[in-house]
Amino acid sequence: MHVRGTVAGEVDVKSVSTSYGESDLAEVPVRLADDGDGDSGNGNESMRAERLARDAGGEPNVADGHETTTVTLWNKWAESADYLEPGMELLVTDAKEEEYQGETRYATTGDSYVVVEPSFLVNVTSIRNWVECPRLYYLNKLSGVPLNYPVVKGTLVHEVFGDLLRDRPLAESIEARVDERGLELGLLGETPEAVAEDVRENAKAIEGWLEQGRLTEEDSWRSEQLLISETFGIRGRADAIRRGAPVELKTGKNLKKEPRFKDKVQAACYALLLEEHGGEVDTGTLLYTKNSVLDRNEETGDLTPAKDFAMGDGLLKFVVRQRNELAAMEVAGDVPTGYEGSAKCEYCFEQDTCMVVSGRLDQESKAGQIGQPLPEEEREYFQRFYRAIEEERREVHREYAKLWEQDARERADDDRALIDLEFVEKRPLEGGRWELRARRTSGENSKLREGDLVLASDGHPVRGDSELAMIERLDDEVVLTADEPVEVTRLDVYPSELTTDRLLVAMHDALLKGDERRKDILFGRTEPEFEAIPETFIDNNDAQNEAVTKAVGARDCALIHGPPGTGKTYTIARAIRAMVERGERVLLSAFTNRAVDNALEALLEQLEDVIDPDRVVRVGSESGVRDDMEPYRLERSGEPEDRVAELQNAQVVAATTATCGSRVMKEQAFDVALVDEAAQLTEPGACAAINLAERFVLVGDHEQLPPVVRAENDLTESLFERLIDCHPEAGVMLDRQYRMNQRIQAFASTEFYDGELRPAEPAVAARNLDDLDGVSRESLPDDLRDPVSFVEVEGEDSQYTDSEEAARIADLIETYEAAGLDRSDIGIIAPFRAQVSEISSHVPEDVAVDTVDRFQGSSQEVIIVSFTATGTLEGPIFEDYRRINVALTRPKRALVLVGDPTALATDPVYERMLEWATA
DNA sequence: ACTCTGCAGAGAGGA
Repeated sequence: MHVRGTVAGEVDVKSVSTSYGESDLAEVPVRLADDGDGDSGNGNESMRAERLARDAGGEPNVADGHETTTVTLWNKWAESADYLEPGMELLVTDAKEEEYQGETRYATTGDSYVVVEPSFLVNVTSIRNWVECPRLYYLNKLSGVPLNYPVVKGTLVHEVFGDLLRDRPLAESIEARVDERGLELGLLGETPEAVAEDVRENAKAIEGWLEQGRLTEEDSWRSEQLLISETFGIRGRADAIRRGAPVELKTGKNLKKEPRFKDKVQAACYALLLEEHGGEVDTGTLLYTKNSVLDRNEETGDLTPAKDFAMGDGLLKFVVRQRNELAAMEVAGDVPTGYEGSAKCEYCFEQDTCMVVSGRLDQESKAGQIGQPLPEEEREYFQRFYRAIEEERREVHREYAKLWEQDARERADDDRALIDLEFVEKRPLEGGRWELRARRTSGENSKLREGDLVLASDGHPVRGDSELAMIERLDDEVVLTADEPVEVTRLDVYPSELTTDRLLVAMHDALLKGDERRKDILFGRTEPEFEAIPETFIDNNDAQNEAVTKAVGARDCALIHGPPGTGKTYTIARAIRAMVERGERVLLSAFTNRAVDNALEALLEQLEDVIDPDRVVRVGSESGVRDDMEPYRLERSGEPEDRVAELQNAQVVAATTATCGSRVMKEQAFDVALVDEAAQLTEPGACAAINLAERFVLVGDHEQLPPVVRAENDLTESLFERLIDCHPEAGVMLDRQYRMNQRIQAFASTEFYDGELRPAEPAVAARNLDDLDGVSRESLPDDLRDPVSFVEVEGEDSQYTDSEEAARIADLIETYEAAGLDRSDIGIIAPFRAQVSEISSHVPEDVAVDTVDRFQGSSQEVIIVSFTATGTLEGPIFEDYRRINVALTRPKRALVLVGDPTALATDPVYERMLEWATA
C-alpha cells in the first residue's frame, strides 16, 4: 500500500539496535491525504493509488482519512527525513501497516520508495547536475548555458540519432539537421561542411551499434520519449528506449570501462520513469559516440561506444533520495552551498564561476569566495527577486500537477485541455516525423492555440501514450506534428519553465554582469543624464517632441509615459528613426508579440527612405510573428554565414523580451534598447531587453494593466513604474490624445492622469458617430446619442455571467446597425471570460467581444462595456482600477456602459464613473 | 474569487 500525506510536525531521527545490527530510523508525523467522501479529485486519487498498488502487485488499498499517524522511514530513507519540514508532502510506496499501542502506523519496507514533495516535478538533467554538485545545479539555473560549439554539436548528434532510429537516411539527416541550426553555427563561426563531418564521425559509432542490435535479435525501438512520473516527481526526455530499457547518448569520449556515474544517474531516472509506465527495467545503456571501435582496449576488450550496465535497486533509490533533497531545498527556497555533496571543487569546470557568484552574492560555498560582495541593497534585491521568480516557478509546477490531479471527465470545464478528440490519422512526414490528425467533437473552448507545444495523448497525458507535439492547425480539425505516432484523442497544455528560467538569468546578468553606471541608475544612486539635442523632431506636439528628444539624447535612460491614444507607437517609431539616422544599432522590444509587431509596423513606415529594409530584422518563432511581418523574420536555418550576416548587419532588431533572453539574442549588442508596453513587464523581464544595450528607453502606461504574474509577489510592479517614481526627470508624459471624443476621455483624464490628458485637436474632441459614413445619430434613440451613455439593467445573480446584460447588448447592436453603423466598428468588453462567451452567443460573429485585458492596446469606434455585477461589486477583478481605465479608453466616438447602478455605486471610483456617465 | 502572454523541449559537453 502507498501512504501519502503532509508532514504534520517535527521529525524524530534516531538509531536503534535490531537483529540486523544498528539501524537508522525516522519517525514522521503525517496527516494522511484526504481520500474520503467523493468530491472531485478523490476518485482519481484512489484510481492512482489502485494503479500504484496494482503495479506493485498488492491489493488496491490506500491509507485514508484526515487523521495524523506516524510513518517510520528505515535506514537510508531516514536521510530523506533530514530535510522534511512540517507542511511538506510525503509519499511512501509499498509501505506496511503496523498496529502500535492501538494506533495504526506505517513503515517503509524493502520495496519502498520515499518521495518528498512528489508533486514538484524535477527535471532529469537537474538531478544529474545535482548529483554532480548541488551548487552546480544552482549555478546552471542562475546563468543558463551559453552558446558554445560542443553543446550545439551534442544537440545535433542527438537529433541525428533520433532520425536514424526513425529510419531516416544518415546523409539526409545530417544535411537537414545542420541546415536547421544555421544561425547558431554562424554565430559560432562554424562552416556546415566541418560540422557535418564532425557529426558524421559521431554517427558512425551510432550506426555500428544499431547494426549490431539489428543482427542479433528483434529490436524494439522508440526515440525521444517524454516521460513524467507522478509517483517519483520526475520528468524528462529519454534519448531512446530499446527493448524497454533506456539508452543515453553522449557525444563525449569515455575510455573507462564503466559509464560515468552521473550518466548512470541520468539513465536511472529514465528507468524509474519507464517502470512507472509499466516497464521492467534491469539494464541501461550509455552510448559514448566519440569512442570508436579503434579505441578498444586489448586487455578488457570493452571500449566500444556502447556500455551496458545493470540497473540496481540501490542506484534507483539513491537517485530518488537525491531528487528528494533537491525538491526539499527548492520548496523551502534554500540555496545549496556545495557541502551537500562530495564533489571536489578543484576538478570542477565551474569552480571560478562558483567562487565569483559566491563572492558577489556573499553566499556560503564549498569552493570559497572571490572578490567583493555586491552592495547590500543589490544583494537584497537579488534575494527578493530570486524568491519571487522561484515562486512563479512553483506555480508552473502546480500546473504540471494538474496534468494528473483531474481526470479527463472533470477537465471538460477546464480550458487547459482539449478532450474528446476523435483520432483521424497518422501520416509519416519527410524526415521521420509524423503528422497526426484528429477531429474535434465538441465546441469547447481552450487556451490552446496554433503554434503551441502540447502533450498529445491517447487519453491520459501522464499515464497513457503521450508525446510532445506542435499544434500546426486548430479549427474543426486538429493537425499536429510529433516525433512519434500517437493515436491522439486529447491535448493538454504543456507548462514550460522557459520564461522563468530566462527571468532568473536576466536578473543575474543585470546584477552580476551589469555595468556599474547602469546599476547606479537602476538603484537610484545616480541621476540619468541627457545630451542637449537642438533638433526638432515633431513640430505639432510638444510632449512627443520632448519624448523623442529625451530618447535620442539619453545617456542612460528615458521614460515615456503614454496614456491611451497619445501616439506612443508613432513617438517610438520617430525616435528610432532618429537613432538609426545617427548610425546607432537599436533593439525594439515588448512583452507580447503583438506589441512588437505593432511597433515594428509603425517603425517600418518611418524608416522607408532611411535604411534598406534588409537591415530590419524580426527575431521570433513563425507562429509568434504576425504574417505581414514574416518577410522580416530571421530564419534560423540556412547557410550559417548568410544567417549570421543578416542578424549582425541589422541596424534594428525587433523581438519579445522573452526572446531577448535567448542564447542567440544574448550574443547581440545594441546602442539603445527601446521597450514598448513596458508597464506590463516585470523588472527581470525588462532586464532581458535592456541588458543587451548601452542605453534604454521604456515606453508605457502604469495606469493601464500591470504584468501578468502567477503568484502574488514583487514581480507585480514594473521597472517602468518604479523608475518613473525614482527618476521623474527622465520621464515625459504624452498628454494629447488622438483617439477619444472629449466627453469620453474626461473621466479617465481626471481619475487617472490628474486632468492632464486632453484631446490633441478640436476635431478629436468633437468626434462623434455622425462622422462615420451612413451613420446618423438622429436615428438613434435619445439615450444613445451622447458619446457616453449608461444603460441600466437589473442584472442577474450568477457570478461570472449575466444573460440579461448579454441580451440587452444584443439589442444595442441591432439598434446601432439600424442607425447605419457597421458591426465591425463595435467592440464589446466584459470583465470575465464566461461573460465574453455568454455575450458571444447573443451577438453576430463579426462583433469583437473580449475581456478588458485582451482589449488593451486596441480601439474601436463604439465600445460597449458589460460590467457583469449585480448588487455588489466584490471580486479581485473590480479592485484593480487600472482595468476600468483600459475599458473606458478604447472607444473613439461612443461608449455605452451596461450594468446595475446599485452594484456600481458601492465603490467610490465606480460611483464617480456612474455620475460621469449619467451626467 | 479573476484576468492571462511568453517560450519549441530538455539536454547538449568539457576532466
